[in-house]
Amino acid sequence: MSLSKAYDHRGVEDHWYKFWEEKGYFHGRVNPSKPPFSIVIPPPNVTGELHMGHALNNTLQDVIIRYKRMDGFETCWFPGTDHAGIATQNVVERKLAKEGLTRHDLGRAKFIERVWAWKEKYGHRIREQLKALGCSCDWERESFTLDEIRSRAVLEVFVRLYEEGLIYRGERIIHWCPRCQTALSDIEVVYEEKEGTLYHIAYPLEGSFEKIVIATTRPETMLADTAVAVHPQDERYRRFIGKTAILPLLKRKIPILADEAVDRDFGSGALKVTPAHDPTDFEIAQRHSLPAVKLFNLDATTNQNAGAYQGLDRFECRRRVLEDLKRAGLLVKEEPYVYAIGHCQRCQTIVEPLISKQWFVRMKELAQPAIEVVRRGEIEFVPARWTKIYFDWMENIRDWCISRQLWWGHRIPAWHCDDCGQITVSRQTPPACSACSSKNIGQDEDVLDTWFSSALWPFSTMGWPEETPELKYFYPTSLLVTGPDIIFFWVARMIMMGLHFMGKIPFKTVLFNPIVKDEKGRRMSKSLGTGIDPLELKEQYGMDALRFTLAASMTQGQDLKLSLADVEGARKFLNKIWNAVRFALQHLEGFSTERLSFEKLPLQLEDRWMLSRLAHTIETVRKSLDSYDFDLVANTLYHFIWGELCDWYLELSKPRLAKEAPDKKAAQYVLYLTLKETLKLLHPLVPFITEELWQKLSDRETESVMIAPFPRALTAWVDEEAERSMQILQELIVSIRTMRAALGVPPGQRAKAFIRTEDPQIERLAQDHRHFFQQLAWVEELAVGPKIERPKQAPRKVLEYAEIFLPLDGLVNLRRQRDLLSHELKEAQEELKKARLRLNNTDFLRKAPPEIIERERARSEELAAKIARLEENLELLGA
RNA sequence: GGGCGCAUAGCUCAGCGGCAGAGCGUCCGCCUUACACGCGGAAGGUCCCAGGUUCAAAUCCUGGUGCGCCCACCA
Repeated sequence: MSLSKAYDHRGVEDHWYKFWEEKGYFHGRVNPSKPPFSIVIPPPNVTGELHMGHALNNTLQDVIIRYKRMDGFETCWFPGTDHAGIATQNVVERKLAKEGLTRHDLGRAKFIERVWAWKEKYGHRIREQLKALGCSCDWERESFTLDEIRSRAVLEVFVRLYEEGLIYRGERIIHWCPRCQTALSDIEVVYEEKEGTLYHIAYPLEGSFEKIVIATTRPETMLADTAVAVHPQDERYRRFIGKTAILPLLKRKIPILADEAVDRDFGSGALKVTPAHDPTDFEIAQRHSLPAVKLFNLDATTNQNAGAYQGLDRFECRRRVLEDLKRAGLLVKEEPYVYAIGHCQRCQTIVEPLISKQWFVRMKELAQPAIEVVRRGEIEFVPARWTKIYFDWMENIRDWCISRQLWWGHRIPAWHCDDCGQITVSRQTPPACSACSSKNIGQDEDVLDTWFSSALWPFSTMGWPEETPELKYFYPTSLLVTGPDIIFFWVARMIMMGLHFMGKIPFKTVLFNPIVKDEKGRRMSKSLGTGIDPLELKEQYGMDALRFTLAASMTQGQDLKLSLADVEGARKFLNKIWNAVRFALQHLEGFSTERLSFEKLPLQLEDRWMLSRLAHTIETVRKSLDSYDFDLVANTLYHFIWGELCDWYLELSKPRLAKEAPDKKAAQYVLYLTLKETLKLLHPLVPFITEELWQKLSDRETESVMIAPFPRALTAWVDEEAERSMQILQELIVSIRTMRAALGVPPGQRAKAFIRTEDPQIERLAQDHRHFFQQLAWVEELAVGPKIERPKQAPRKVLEYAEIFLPLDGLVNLRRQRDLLSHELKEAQEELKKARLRLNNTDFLRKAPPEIIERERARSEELAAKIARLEENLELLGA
């Protein structure tokens, strides 16, 4: 079968994906005869299309799972998508807004219908994109966080946690997004530093001309103050404690009290207490039984408690309050001040802390065992430094606000009684109130935080709470690949929930993939216009090229900067592979490995070298895959294929393959074996081209490379002696090429070469492989030996163990030759000096390991020999 | 305020105690019949700075500088 001159990925990739799918290779079965290896996908949000971050994340998962599948594991990659409550509701609302509608115009049921329609469209698109990426997901096991099975798991978990007292409903300060109109959890708030102002406001005292000055960045919230607090030990304010202040503008009377929470060194040292809109103040208020006055409506406009300032936007309210305070002479100081302000993660609106009745999960007890499993190493984080981030958060964990005032999500399974106010939490809709049996009950309007269902993903995907065979076999999963940005949102919560409900860790290893940036290091984002669509690259370069580039660029602990030049380079590499196989196939006509074993074949040095290099490559690739060093996997294969197989072995085997030589079979055998093993090694990284090429092999061992056994290095292939010999020959050949290039002798123009060496082994090596020089250095006549006369004028090169002369009299520039040799002489002398210094150092001789000392000795001997040769040659040149 | 990461060739990055590496880019020369998506060759580095540990430091320690990220209820 002959191949086209260049590889064209178009058509190839989708074809083989379909082939694999039809063969059922992706399906993981419960198969006790094999060890399991399972992954659950980080379910992409159904908000839209996949971006480069997804491409990286899923490529890495696919590389590992393909490797494990080939390596004898029963693999299963559970795919699926996330309903992404707030994010998806937002995109659909935005779409509605273009039609001039709000979700309220549609009503809850109709709106949910619209979101489902959206989900169908994008869920499907995401599946197609994952397929385009080559992901070998088990599509028979696709999940959605809001589908029936996953909803049942959510229900079960909620009810159990409630019954265990780990879920409660309470009035607390929460973060409120005035635009999304919902409560948020602490980690959904993104803080940004902002240059603002610290306002100092004087509060008059009742029955006195004195004033107490407080400092605040949010003057408008003074309208909801219910106290002023000072530190109990603050001498400046001791006499104010117990007095009453008159709240400016509203003229309300509020107490001045003492509380340890006040920082004496901040601002004026006196704190205005706004229990309804500040967490610290809320706690102070609880300690002192202060009332909480709410100032804001849910859209962050002021309510009736604002008096004359009612009905204003919060920032307009601030402006007016400041104006009036200034007019009243109570704004005593304004100083520039930088502070962090919270924004809604999903819409960037400034969040409002406010007091609200919400559902919470008590986290401390859940967190403790989850800290321990990571501490004990039962779960391993890669890179390990992320454990610190995890511990810091887990050790200071706060209760998780899980209720959201949204429509898209898991409805909270709690029913409120209109008559007695009792809450009934139940797996099914209760017929009546559990306390008073009233039929006037209604389900809680709120839905759960989308991460609540994500936290159950490792077991909900396997059918929990049913006791499925999948759970028994595939849980815990083997590996989780995700971004470090969701350690708290997702990873931590999965560990807690997995331990609590399964009694087992959800995964053994967590691999954190880097954030993908563009060439200039900017975050890839659609809104910045810096995003690159993976599918566009698939079209242009092929998905294999993208996958290879992503893997090669992925180093642990660094952001990944994706460069199109690198993708182009990967594409050329694929073309190189293509052509290597094309070359081989041209020379393997009718070749079969049957009845051939390499022990019986007349293997040449280059054959033994090639197999030895193959063995080392297999070792390195395996080791690197096991340690998730994807860059090493890619770069090792790149160098092996291009720099060793193609540049040396293929070139050397050409004459042997061209005619009926006695050692032709050996060359064919090694070539075939090496390529076949290499295709297998490459397959996890670049599945499509390797399958395309595998299918061209005449006696492939399996019907698909995807199910071929992953290579294992045979110890019989390892041949250190062959490697050493080849290394010397390579050095000699490169030296001749360098000399030729320096002299401007065009490659292809034949030339004579002399190699003078006193080392009989080297002499023998060069003698026996003179055809190497002919083939790779275009040498037509080679003389080797200890007695080779040094030509006076010829260009020369001095190595540690040999001298090389090119008798090309006409081309010699004597002066240049001298300069070259003197330069090398100087360098060698300096190095020898350093080596001798070390060897004369008694501390070095006493303390350094013997092999280092030995290496230093050998090196200094070689240098001495080289120096002697250089000097003799220089003398000859008349220096 | 606390923590983490990074600084190595023009660019992007490996290397993390024992002769400074790769890819891309640049320069020179080649259509050598697998591949010009290619072949051969070359140039290019105070390994951020200052101390220290060590027989030996790009690599370990301390401090500094510069970038980037995360966390934090001093309002």
